[in-house]
Amino acid sequence: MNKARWEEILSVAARLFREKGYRATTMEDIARELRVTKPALYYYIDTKHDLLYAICGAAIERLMEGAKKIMREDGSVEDKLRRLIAWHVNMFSANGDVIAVYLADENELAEDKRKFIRSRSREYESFYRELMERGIEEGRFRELDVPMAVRAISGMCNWLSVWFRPGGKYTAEEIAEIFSDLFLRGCAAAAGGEA
Amino acid sequence: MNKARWEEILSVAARLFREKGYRATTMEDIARELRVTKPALYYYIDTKHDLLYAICGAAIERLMEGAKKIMREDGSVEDKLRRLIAWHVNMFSANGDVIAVYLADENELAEDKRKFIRSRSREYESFYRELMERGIEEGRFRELDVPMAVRAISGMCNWLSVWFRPGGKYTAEEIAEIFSDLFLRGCAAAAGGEA
DNA sequence: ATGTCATTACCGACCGTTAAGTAAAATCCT
DNA sequence: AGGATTTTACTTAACGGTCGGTAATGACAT
Repeated sequence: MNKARWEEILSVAARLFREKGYRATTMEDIARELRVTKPALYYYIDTKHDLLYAICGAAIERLMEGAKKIMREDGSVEDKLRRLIAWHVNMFSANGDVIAVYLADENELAEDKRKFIRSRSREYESFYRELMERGIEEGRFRELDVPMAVRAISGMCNWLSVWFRPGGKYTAEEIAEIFSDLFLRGCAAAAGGEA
Repeated sequence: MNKARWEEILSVAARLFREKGYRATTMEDIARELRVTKPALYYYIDTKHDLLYAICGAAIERLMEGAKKIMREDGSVEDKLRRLIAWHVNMFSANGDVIAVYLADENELAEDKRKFIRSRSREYESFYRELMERGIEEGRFRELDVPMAVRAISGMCNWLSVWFRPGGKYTAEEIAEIFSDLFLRGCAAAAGGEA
């Protein structure tokens, strides 16, 4: 059990799954990239599906880990929301392949695995929900529809997997700030006068 | 060339592609759903890939058609933005399968077809960009980063393909209004006092 | 009798997976 | 220390199944 090798396989698989999709990527594609033959992969894994599950699992666990930490820290709801968004965006720049596969190919998982991953995803979204609810209670946020706001923010952030590439025009931090501002203040000019 | 039949095939294919993904859907799956045998499909189509292309093409064309019309109408940038978002959301409730496949499996298209579809997608996004730019010029929008705002709004709307199902808790119109409000005003309570 | 729409039967390619074997490194025994 | 044995990390070969697509053919409506 060579852990380094296992993680190498996982990261190559994640990259290829992302580029071509889970189904469209063959075991030989992965093997070729690792400069071994196809059956060599089966020394480390049991099935192709296990690879996908490991990737999706890694994605949501890493996502959760950071989010939990942020939720434990203190600060205003706005601050926490900003940090949560920043974390979300950062994950795409640090673990883009894994996250993209998790978002795009999670539905290729077997029933039970998919259910588990989805329940974790809901846990993750509950952090956003919690902050929104608290923000409204505290009178810092408008009385808006929380589930819809969560979907809006999730969409905004998850869509990063479609267009974001590290080393592009914007850093993750810049994107996070723009998104946070947009989500908190909207795009309309300040109602009562220029800022 | 029975056009009704062709469209029936397209809509069945779109539904299955959406449910299981393009690769995971077999021609026999589609045939079974249509209560014919697999070779019968080949009377109407040449390749499986053509089906995908037709679906992606239909998606972006329908999207474009409505958006173009809205851009030609008059009204404030806010109004037009609202209408554009409403149109976007409505497409998911009226053509969910087609749009979802277009968003999820467009990258399975052959190089040239994909390029074409992507150029059309950029055209579509340019409508959002145009409105944002005009809004800023007119002083109705804050001086924000336009490409990022477009990505934010695209993400918010396109993410509908992941969670939206017609007949759910919200109508397309309700969602559009919530999203528009969120995007224009943000979630923070009005800075200078309650609305 | 011609175009429409379907059938049965099949092919070739590919893909995930397994079987069996092997060179080299690590571990153990004395 | 050094030979024996086990483990690690692969290789080659091939199997079984699936899938996109085709050939050949037939029924049937106009």
